[in-house]
Amino acid sequence: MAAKKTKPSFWLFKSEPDVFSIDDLKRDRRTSWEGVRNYQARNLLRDDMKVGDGVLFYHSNAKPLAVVGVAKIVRAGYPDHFAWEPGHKYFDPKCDPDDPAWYMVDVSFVAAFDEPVTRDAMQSEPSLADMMVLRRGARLSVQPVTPDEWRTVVGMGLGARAKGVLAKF
DNA sequence: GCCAACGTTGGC
DNA sequence: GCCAACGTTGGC
Repeated sequence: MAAKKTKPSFWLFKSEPDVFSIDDLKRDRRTSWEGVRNYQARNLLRDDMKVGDGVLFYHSNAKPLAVVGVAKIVRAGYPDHFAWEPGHKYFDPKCDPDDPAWYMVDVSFVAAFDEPVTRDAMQSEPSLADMMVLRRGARLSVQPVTPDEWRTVVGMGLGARAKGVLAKF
């Protein structure tokens, strides 16, 4: 008998589409998620995200504000080496390679929504009332999503295609 | 462009 | 260790 699969967790990653959009992820298929410089988010990246977890890809500072697709964690947390590359935009002079302060994960593309699930639509959906991204002042750039929220948003974004995508997790 | 909500910094 | 000042995020 195969080892029992541990249950996946689910996350929401914010990205400004001018910087890196779901289309960029679709093109690249896989990317590293470096540059997160917040300790709470760091702890999630370092301690809580595992291979196989699901990611809602959210466009922030955009029109429309929306979850635009789904990605998957394909490498768990590892040190964000850009923090100790002088000249890199994510260089952090206080960072010691022997005691890494910042972490990153790798994600791969799973699906783009045909119709983005807009912030407005999520705000109108009662079952998403507690979703962190909808809360005022929720600035965390990577944040946890409950399994129910995950299923709801993926269902809203993919319709008939949702079942097949949900089955990947 | 505005500004509320945070997180960080640094003087004391 | 407090807290004011400052910088950033990100919705509106």
